[in-house]
Amino acid sequence: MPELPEVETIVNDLKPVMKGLVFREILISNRNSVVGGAEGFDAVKGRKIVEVFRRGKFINMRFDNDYILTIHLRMSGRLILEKIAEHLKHERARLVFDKAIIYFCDTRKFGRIWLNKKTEFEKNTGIAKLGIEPLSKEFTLKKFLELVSGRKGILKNFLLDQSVIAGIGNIYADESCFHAKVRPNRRLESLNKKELEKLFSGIKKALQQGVKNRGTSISDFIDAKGKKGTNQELLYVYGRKDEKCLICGQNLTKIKAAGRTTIFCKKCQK
DNA sequence: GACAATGTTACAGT
DNA sequence: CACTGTAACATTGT
Repeated sequence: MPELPEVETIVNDLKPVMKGLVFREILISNRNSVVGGAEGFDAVKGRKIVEVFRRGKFINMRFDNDYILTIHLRMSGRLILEKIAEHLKHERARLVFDKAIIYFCDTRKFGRIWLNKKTEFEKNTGIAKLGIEPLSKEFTLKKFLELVSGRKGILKNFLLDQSVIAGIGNIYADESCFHAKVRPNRRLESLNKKELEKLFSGIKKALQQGVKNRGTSISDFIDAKGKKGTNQELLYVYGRKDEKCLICGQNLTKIKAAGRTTIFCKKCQK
């Protein structure tokens, strides 16, 4: 389900509510969802949340004793603050605080929750392997061109590689390629300077638009308060198989690239 | 029943 | 080592 913009939306919802909350306990209904089980959480009983932040598609909450609770929603995970019955199906764990409860719901059970010391959380969760944050100041055109150089292969593989750029998934990869007017199955090494420049700004544009519209709710995504985003109404290609290109009217093409469903416009994208 | 689904990883093969 | 394709994880919906 969630890519960078969706995770960012959830984190922004959680931030004001969770800062200062005191942790009581975790209730687990699916063992595999919580790495290491409930025992480790004794370390943060009675401790206060001091920071909530996103890294790639990971959600992190730091306690006042420098333990970090990390959540990855994978495909179908949700973090829900509001107790609305229809949103609480497939509850896998519940984080109980003094003044709020966070429900972790996850139909497909791919999502994970970890608790680690600050010194170990990046290594233990996989965050250590993440590449650059595409909406950060550090992600400049120069840096992007450096990341591209020396690599080759299918463009879409490159965009989805979390160890290069963190946070892009299937939706925003296709949208970025549309903005850049290049096909997702192009070879990375075949892109010229102009195309790479457009791809760089296309990535930023697609992700920023997603954040601005509070995420893409095609099938699953809802924010922490149970509300849908609106970005699905503004996509150019993702999820628009058999529909017409919004720019040229041509029917959009569906292929598999990097093992994932991929949609593009044959006429607009070279 | 077959197939696909917003993610990630392990593994086999080139 | 770098890259590619596939299966697997588990469940739901078409």
